[in-house]
Amino acid sequence: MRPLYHPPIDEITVQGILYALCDPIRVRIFMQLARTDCPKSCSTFLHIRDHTLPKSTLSQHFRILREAGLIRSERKGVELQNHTRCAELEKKFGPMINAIIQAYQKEAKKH
Amino acid sequence: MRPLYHPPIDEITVQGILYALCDPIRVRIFMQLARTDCPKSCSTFLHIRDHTLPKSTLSQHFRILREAGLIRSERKGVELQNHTRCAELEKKFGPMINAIIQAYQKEAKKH
DNA sequence: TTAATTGTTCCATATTCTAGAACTATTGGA
DNA sequence: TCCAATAGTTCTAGAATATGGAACAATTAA
Repeated sequence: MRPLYHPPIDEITVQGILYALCDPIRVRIFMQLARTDCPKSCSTFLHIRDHTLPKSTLSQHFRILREAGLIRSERKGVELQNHTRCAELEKKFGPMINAIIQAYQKEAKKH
Repeated sequence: MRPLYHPPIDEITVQGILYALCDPIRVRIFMQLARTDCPKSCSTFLHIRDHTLPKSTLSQHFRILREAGLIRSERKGVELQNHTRCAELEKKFGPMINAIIQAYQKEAKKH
């Protein structure tokens, strides 16, 4: 199994970030990671809004978030600990990530 | 030919916006429209970076921008006048759109 | 060892995108 | 009024991408 790829900060693109964040499952994962700041395993997100998603699908979503540079995944025993790269990202992209999170949060409140 | 659909402001979603803005052609179109504020026809964008794109493709990209709520297209004679909906969008989504534009601009400067 | 757990990879099917060809709408001129 | 020119849209087949089940890999605990 090849090691997980994490792009260095200067290879992270706006396009990659927006692409990663235009899928509802990935948004949910990222927002949750961003909210608490405490790392979570992938399997935390197997059950989303009372229906289960296949772990192969979940794995792909994590890969996309990872390779977009939004999260970092570190192996801890049998699981992965995932956390955001928000600090780095803010340095590079200014208020963009935060503005996106805010906009999504506002939207979520309306339901 | 069915009339062009423009979503009302409260049907515009963050997800739709991010999706529309994660394609390099659409970004180029939108940024250009945002920069000058003066409406442009679709065919203005047929030639992008010394290669021509098919007009059917261009038409699809405009449709996606339009249905995401990012631009408005009004028929003026034989062509369409396209302009952004930035003012409306800023009211609803705060600084997000601007932050995205800024980030893309900064990125563009590096080349 | 073996079994259990977590996540990745493989691959077939489903969905979405691209772009050529045909079509529609509008305008200007003969 | 009719024809040609121009600007975009729609249709559709092939290309690219996403989804999810099944097999696999890595780690740990018994």
